[in-house]
Amino acid sequence: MDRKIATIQDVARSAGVSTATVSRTLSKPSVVAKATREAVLTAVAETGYRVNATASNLRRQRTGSVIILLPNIANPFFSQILAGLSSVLTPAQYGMLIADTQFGPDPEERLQHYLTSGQADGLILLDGTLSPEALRTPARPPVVLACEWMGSALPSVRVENQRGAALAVGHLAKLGHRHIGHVTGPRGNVLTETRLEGFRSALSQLGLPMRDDWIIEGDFSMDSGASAGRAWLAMQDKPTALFLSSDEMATGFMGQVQRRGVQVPQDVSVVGFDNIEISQHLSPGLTTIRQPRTQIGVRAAELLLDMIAEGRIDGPSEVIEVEFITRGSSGPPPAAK
Amino acid sequence: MDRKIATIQDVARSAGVSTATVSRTLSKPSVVAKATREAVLTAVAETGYRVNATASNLRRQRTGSVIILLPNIANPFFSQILAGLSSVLTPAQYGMLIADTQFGPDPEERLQHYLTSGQADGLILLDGTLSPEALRTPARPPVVLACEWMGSALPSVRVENQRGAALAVGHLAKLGHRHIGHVTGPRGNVLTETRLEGFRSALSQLGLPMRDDWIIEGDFSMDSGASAGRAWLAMQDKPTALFLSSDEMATGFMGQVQRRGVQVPQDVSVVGFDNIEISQHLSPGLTTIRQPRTQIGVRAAELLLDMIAEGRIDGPSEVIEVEFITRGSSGPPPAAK
DNA sequence: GGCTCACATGCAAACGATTACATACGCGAC
DNA sequence: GTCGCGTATGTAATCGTTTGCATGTGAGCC
Repeated sequence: MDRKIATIQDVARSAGVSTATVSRTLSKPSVVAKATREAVLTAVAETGYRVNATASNLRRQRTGSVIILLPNIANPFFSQILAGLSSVLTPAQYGMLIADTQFGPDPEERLQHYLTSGQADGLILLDGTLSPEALRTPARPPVVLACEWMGSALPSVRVENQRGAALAVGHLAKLGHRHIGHVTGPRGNVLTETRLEGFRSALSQLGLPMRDDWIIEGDFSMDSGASAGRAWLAMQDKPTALFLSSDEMATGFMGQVQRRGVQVPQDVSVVGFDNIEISQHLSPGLTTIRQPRTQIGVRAAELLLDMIAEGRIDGPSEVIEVEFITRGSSGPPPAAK
Repeated sequence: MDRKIATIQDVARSAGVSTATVSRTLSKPSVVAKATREAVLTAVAETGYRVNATASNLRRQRTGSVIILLPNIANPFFSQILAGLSSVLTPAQYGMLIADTQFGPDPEERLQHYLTSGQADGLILLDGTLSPEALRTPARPPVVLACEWMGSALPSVRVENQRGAALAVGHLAKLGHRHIGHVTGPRGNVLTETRLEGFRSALSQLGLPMRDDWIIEGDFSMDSGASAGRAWLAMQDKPTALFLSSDEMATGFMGQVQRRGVQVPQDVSVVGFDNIEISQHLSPGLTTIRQPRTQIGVRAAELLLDMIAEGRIDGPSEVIEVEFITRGSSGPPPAAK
């Protein structure tokens, strides 16, 4: 009807009651008499009234949204976690405010900003490179870390990264490989270090050699996997199997060496980490460690909502299991060596 | 210092001025005397004051955020657009509220809700299956469509989908293919229909046969590409080349047929659409149509910000060019036919 | 009939900022 | 000395809800 949007005042006037009654009808219908309730609802329908979220939030001292701070929204790894988050937050009527640390200035500054700006009822942190120092802020909202984070006691959802790496090495060792290399993520990233550590300790436990020139630094991207492929091709003394710290790198690696005529797994075995969608569609399929990314998001969101509901800024942590998935990209080492 | 967060009142008291002066110091520093300004800034620093965005928004009748409505946040296609949006919105101090239509109930209802709830200063629509009917709401915020949308005059950012399909067909025809099939997206999706239409008209313009049993319905996913692969393998009379409406489907297709010993492009040529990251890392690399997804996001965000700034709910539309990229997955048809 | 009690509703004060308008001051011009 | 004007600041209304408290009404009980 109107050009302007109706306010609670308009509804109250139209229903012949006070704004308090309208508000109550909408939030706690049980306390208003049936006749009044119906009158109000009719008025709401007639005026096309919608509560103004900003005003409501101001009064209720909440915001109805949580901030997700992540390093790169275009990365499928994160977007799957986002999907998990969304599946919990949306039905709970929370908005997801996404902040990509790669745009805008100093990420630490951004984190600090969101913690103090009161723009959100909670924060989920997916960027493992930020320092936990910022979280010492007083009067901050609850935070859940959904990524490895060194020695932090904050509520978090973690994945068995170290065990995952050990599974990969164990699998290759069982197939008969004794020369196993590793392609890491970017140095400094906690995922990188944890998986590298898992790789190292598994090798030493199995009594296998750990050679520094078989450790190649990547950055989780397909491109860096392809670079690792070139590096491997150029090696004099090649490992017969590689464990790569992400499926994307494994994909890039396989593509690169296959284009140079190398056969997987006859000439080299490849194991990834993540089980991204493409892993099963490659030829051969990629042997990998599945980490349930959607699940990570779901649990992180649930943890955060619990904390918000209880008004606490601490809470439990949770570890999510990984699962080993065998596909065609791993096999026995080449006989001739 | 304090347990509670400081308000503008606290700052005013601490600086010995009124709240109006504090507010002015922060928003229009030029109108306050230098001495006062410094006193206020000191007080701000001491109290750790941050403006309460909710209160500010209520008063200023804005929200400082825009809503992005999309069908599936985990889809890399959308997350790349999101990255583009983020790169514009974040520096402009706008928050991105992401709403995934696959969660929660009726998507149309959701759209309607966001249009009227006043939770955002603008809306960007990435879901091509929603009906434009909902946009007839009075007093709604500006909207930009960042997807094809049938016959709508709303501000939008589109991609030359039809021309893209024509480029693919033209390329295959030039290589000598006369039997060309197509794997579509889900029926009803506008991208699907537009590309299919482009495919159809290109074939007829080149005088090539268009066979209904060579049109396979997919849903843009790798899985559906793999299904299409199985369907192709089972065909009596196979097309020698396929144009698939997404790179993901092309990836699934190639993986599937390769695992059954089919050689690409010797036995079948494959052309995709999108140029996702993996396309260049496959073996062989995937011939495809590049659509600059980041660019789509960037332009959509810019268009929306312009509209918000000018307080208009209409604005220009824009078409973004596609580019043909030749890689190894397409070649001449098999000689024996 | 007066008392209590429960229930339904209204009144009005928050929530924390922004901003139109009013006021105060100082200074130069007449 | 008064007037006028520009500059700097304060006062208070306002944005649209929510909610503690007060009020009103009628029923039930002694």
